[in-house]
Amino acid sequence: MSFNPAEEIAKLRKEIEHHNHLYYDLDDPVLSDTQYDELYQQLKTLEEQYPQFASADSPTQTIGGHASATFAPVVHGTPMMSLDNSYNEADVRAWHERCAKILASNAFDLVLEAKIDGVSCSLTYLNGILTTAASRGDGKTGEDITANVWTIKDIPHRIAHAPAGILEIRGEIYLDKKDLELLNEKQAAQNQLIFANTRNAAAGSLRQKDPAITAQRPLKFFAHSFGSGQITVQTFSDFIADCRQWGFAVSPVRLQTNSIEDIVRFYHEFDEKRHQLPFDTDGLVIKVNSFSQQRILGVTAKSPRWAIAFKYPAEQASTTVRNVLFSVGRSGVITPVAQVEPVSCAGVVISNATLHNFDEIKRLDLRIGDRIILERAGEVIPKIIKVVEHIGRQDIVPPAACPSCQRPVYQAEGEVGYYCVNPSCPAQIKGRILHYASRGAMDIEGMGEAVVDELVERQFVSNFSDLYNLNFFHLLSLENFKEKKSQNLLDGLEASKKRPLSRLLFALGIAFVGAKTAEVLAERFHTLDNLMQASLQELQAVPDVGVVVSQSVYDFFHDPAAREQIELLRQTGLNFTQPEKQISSRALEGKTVVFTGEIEGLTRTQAELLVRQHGGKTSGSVSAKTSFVVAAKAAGSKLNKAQQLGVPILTPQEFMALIGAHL
DNA sequence: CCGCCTCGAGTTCT
DNA sequence: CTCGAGGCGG
Repeated sequence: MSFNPAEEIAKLRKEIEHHNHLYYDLDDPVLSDTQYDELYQQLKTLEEQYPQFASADSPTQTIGGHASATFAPVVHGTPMMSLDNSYNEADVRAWHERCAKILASNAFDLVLEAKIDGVSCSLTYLNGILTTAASRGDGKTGEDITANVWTIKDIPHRIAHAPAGILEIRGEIYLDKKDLELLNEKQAAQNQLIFANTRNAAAGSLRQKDPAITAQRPLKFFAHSFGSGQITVQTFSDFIADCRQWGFAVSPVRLQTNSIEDIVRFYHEFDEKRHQLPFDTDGLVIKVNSFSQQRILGVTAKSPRWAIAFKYPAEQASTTVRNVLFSVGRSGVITPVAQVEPVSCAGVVISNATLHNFDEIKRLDLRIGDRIILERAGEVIPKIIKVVEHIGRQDIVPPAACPSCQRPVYQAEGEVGYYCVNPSCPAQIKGRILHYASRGAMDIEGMGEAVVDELVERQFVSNFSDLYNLNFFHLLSLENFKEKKSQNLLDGLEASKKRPLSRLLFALGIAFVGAKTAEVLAERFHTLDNLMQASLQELQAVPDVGVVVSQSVYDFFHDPAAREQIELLRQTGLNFTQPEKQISSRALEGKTVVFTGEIEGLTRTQAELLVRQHGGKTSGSVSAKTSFVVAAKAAGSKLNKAQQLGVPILTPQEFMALIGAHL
């Protein structure tokens, strides 16, 4: 099919207009800000590429949607413009360079403020008395929301020492994060609409026909600019000082500098801190401080050239649940996974989100088709936070049959989980083989998910020992495999035969035996044969091994099928012994170390090995017993926990110095 | 028996 | 990374 730019542009315009309507008129946006911006950018790019299809009534040429009929229209004396958005350093640096070029200077003052996620509002004071409050609307005409704004405690009705005549203060009306939670609890109790975010809640609160309802919502206000009227000062920072005098709150986040480097640094530092603020911020606003310089830079049809929004990629996104599938893990556990309408969140496109179990579905009260909010904040794995709109009709029920082998599914007594109990279920075989080959286990290079899938489907492999019977010709018949790749995989398999016993024990996938327990067992029993002959009592004597774990290990090694596997593996020449632990020093004797973040030039596994070689222990979580935390770049929540508990925090360099090594 | 400390298991995307 | 649950000390 050929690409028709005119059609594509028309389609995008229609779509954007529809979303403008939802956003401005109905306070019920379906798209996240980022998604909307993406559509908008697509249209803008196309219109620039094909200027013959440009049009004065395109949404890129007008500012927003239409004013609603519920509130009286107010024409803004000076248009309320929106800001250009940037999501990366490069765009902000380009903006700064453009300003520098026009101003013929590299050192002009910039002021930086938090970009608060709320609703813009313009307040007109006549001789110090609040006479009109207007929403932005389409930028030229807004709505008269004076009666509602009158109820906001943050906004003075009267300003002492105000300049005579007109003073038009503009700012953001918003709701604190904790107030949104309280409000949503109340809304839920009354079976009312749940607000997806603080901005929607603020907008919804301002659109109430009855000001008494608005009065119950703890709305707040930050002043950030002005419209028409008498402003005597010459810089933005002086204007902000005046706002304070007049009794307005202003952004508590503030930086004045003539260096774009300071701005960029602040942007990255602030990303960590902004979540602790009581209100939602989706970025920063940077303005040229001097009004005379602002005038030189001027404005475009849509936004001032002397200001830019420096936004963070959204960490939450709103989308709909298309379907729910069931995945079968290596142990047979059946996990519901939501397929969602692809949505961009924290820099990646999310199309799947785990639901963990059926309790989670009940807790969320989720149905297929529902509009939901998902999050990827700080973490990697997408999580559905809540349902914002119950559009869905179709209930999500546990499957009667395993999606992989079609055998009936069982629910364990008193447990949440559902299981497929067929040991030859293809999904389980794939899971077991993939785990066996994984990095923490036998670490077989060249053996990824796609290869395992094909090996199992073509029935080349159904258990661990089959892997070692693969020959060159099996591998050559695999998709995308030629001599090179086949030989690499054979080499990978050969190398895996030499892994220590601890790795093999982990790879076997014994229930309750993870990497840690496998290592403890391997060090205590030295050989696989010793372990296989161990009694329940001997197993329980091992630290961290209790009734449940010992029984699981004992049962595994007394299962005839498992014993047969082990004999076959022995015949292929696999190593069944654990080498003596290499102790380089006792520098970390009795210490428990936790790593967080990415250490440059050292993998997590290598770092943990170093700790053990120096007589210490590692753990995955911080507690009062932790001796110290090694925090590198991009440290996560473990760092916060360490600070709370007063656990010492070391840099990677300090850690290396402690063991007499260097990076 | 309770609560803390850990570990095991599942899972996403580039 | 987070949740759920086993191990174990108090």
